[in-house]
Amino acid sequence: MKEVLEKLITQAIGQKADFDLTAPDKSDFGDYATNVAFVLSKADGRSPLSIAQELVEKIKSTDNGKVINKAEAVAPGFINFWLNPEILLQELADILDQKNKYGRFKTATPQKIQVEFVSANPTGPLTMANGRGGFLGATLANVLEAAGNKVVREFYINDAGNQVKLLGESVLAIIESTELKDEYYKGDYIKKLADKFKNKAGRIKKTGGRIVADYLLRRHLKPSLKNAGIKFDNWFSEYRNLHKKGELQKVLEFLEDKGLAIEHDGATWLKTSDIADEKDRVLVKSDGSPTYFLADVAYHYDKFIKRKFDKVIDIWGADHHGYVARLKAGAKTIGADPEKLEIILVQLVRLMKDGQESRMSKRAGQFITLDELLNEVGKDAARFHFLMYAPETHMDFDLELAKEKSLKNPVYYVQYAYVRALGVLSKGSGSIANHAGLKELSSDSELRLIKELIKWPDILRQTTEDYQINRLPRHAIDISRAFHNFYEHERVVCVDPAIMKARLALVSATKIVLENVLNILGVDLPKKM
RNA sequence: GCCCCCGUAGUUCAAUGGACAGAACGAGGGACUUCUAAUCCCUAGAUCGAGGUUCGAUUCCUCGCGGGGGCACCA
Repeated sequence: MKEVLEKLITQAIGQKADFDLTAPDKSDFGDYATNVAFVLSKADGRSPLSIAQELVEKIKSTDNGKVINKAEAVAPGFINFWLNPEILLQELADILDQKNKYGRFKTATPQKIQVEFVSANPTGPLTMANGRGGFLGATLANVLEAAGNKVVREFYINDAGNQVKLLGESVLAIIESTELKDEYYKGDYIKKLADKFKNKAGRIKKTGGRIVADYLLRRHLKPSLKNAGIKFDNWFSEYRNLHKKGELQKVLEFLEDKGLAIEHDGATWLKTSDIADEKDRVLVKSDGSPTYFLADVAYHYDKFIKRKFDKVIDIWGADHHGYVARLKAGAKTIGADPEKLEIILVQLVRLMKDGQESRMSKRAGQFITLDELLNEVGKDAARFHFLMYAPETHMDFDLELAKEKSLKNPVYYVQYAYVRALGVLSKGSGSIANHAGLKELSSDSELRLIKELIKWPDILRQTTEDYQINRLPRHAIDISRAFHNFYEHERVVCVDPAIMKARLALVSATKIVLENVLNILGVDLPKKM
């Protein structure tokens, strides 16, 4: 729809121009509006309004009433378009034809994209904040896939570093009743682990705590993620895929050959200062052990050079922002294009209790787990709630309040719209109008609903470009609102068979689009409520 | 000290530089003998401050104020 209008406008101005075409909130401003006259007036100095008036005439004559019902130049220079109802009905028929493919498309340049997310240290249960990044990553992957890209969803398992060692020591200290150091992990789950591993102290020591981390991953992290509806295509182990295979050493040698890794003060440093506005960073410490940074560079060598991803999206907590420039510089040293590495920072969730902030800390054993969140408010409500916020929002979250309000979560508004649609369809004998029969749809609430439904392809397309996932749940709410409004105003199952068939077609289209949106969000739609 | 993010109705959040700043919850009022009232309709209510750029600023720039996070041979 948008593309057709864009083409008409471009034809009228006879040149390429960077203008906007949007669907305004106010129906007074038409179904679509453009600022093209403002853009052109910058170049030739004429008043936007007169340019707009001229363009309207041109557009009207080329279109000749095919797509546009009415076009108007309005002060100070906007052009508003009202679509020909026939076009709306064609688009509606399109939904009914394409069904679950409606909105999906094949991008002109399909890419091999990796989305790496959650990647929490396997040193404790997943927290609510891990959930936020998880929901975002899972949904973003779905969006990119809907645009015809090949997507790999990956979890990076930090099972080789200091944190895992600390985990092992924390458990050992309880088993062997030795001193509990400040930096140790605490909390009930550590005690439970100590009980579980009480006869395996030797194994913990031998594996540097990895055996405990593996257990946590298998028995806690993976099931939690599954319950949250967060799926992964690949679990990448730092220990097995990098350390054990000697990949760290290989990347180090590669960098040394290029003269980018140098030794001084007993350590090996990566010369990022030559390549980016970054100071040199340590790859191998003076005690001979590799830094986490070296593992990360090797990991991205694997992503870009060995697996040849066209694009890599890493989703991190905002507390890692200082690491962004460093990793991009690191990526450059191994010959990867930093432009192809996209890092999305998700702000931390502020945990509130009785209006007061209550600090979360995994090490102190004080946090809300993803499991608690799922148990208390449910997968769909939790998922929908978190996805409604932009990643850069510092969201406040109060579990008690969330429990109390969970019944008012907008997800139920959307699900209820869906259930109502199913109810009507089951009473409507199944026969829906063909394209010609859709002409019966002409009331305000009917047209409003159609206009909302046909925005879906544009919204999905835009989201594949700017990753603003929070737009999706909001669109689901908009559709639901338009549907509830329609439902309250127009009787579907009624005496006039032509009207009934047309309205059943509209309800059917609503069902289809809601399914398509919520599938991408990973939120289930119930059959009844 | 330096770096990143945020500041919008009472509250939690929206708004690719566009027109009269939208929702939800909360507040007030109305609507069920008909497809599920977990709904619909109506009302009140907001851009932290000061400059700047622009035809136009919640959005971009500068400064200030307030909040969150980060500045290791930790991860």
